[in-house]
Amino acid sequence: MQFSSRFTIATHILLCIAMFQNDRKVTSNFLSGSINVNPVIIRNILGQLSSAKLVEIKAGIGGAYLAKPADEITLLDIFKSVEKEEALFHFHENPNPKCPVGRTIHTVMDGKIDTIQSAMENEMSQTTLSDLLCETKKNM
Amino acid sequence: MQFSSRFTIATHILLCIAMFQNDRKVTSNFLSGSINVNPVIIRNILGQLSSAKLVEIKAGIGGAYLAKPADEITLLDIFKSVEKEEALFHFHENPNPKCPVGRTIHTVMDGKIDTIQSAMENEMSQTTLSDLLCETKKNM
DNA sequence: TAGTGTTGTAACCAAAACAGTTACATCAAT
DNA sequence: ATTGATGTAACTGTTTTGGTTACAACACTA
Repeated sequence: MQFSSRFTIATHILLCIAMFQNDRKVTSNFLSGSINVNPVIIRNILGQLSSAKLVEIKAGIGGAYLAKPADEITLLDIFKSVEKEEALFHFHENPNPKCPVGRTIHTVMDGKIDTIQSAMENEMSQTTLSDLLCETKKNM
Repeated sequence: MQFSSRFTIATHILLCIAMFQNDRKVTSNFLSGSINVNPVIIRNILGQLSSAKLVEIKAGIGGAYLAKPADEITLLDIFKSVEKEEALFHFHENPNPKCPVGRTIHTVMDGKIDTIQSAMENEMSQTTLSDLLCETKKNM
């Protein structure tokens, strides 16, 4: 199991917008060239980022822009925009209530699973787009 | 995206073995009854747990047993037994090296991704099968 | 107002992952 | 030999992902 590449693509999209929005119009075709995936995929992900209010897209004329400052966009924001699953773990549905383990497994595991997911999300919220932009400029 | 239910099933299996191995023979059919999934699925996951040296399975005569004490088996051990993916995130393959963002995105993101994955794995390693067994007995 | 470049979206397709099932060879004890 | 298990192959259906073509809708510009 792996997370879809939508997450890294979305991050790449936002980085490009942050980097280039003041110098040129950032279209799905331009992004497609940098990321090297089909422009329709870019437009779909841009749509999800737009629904999540991370970017604004100019209809007709074209071009995508950050909808909030780069230091207010975290990796967690990006992740949640493109991964709609609420629960990280898929629990088997029908444990047997007649078995002492089957009856209690949800009670015992649910809290642990929440904690694990929170640990991951907390770490994601520590990094902002602004941090990534800074790193990118250092590596250019 | 969600992790496969193999993780929760594997945990359920180990809990059942820990709970019942001294009182009765724990076969894939018995486990199938508590977990409510097909015995072949159980046998496949048991095979993965056996490869990871978490359980021992008696061929022919049947029955599964913990291969190490319950307090030496963590959720991370279980997770790694059944999820063979090394990398949690699927990176898009061919960013454009002519674009300053495309050229550096891996350098910039790889470290962050590692940190996120480590945060999750670290939290998983905090809980042992022994903890879960204790919780289960409290809830019985 | 016609033309241009862009977005939004529908309609497909192929590949992979999952979950489920049947079937059967193999094994170890009685 | 019989019995009860495991290990595994083969097949099915569903979902997700990634990719593609096609085209309507939109907003600017000449």
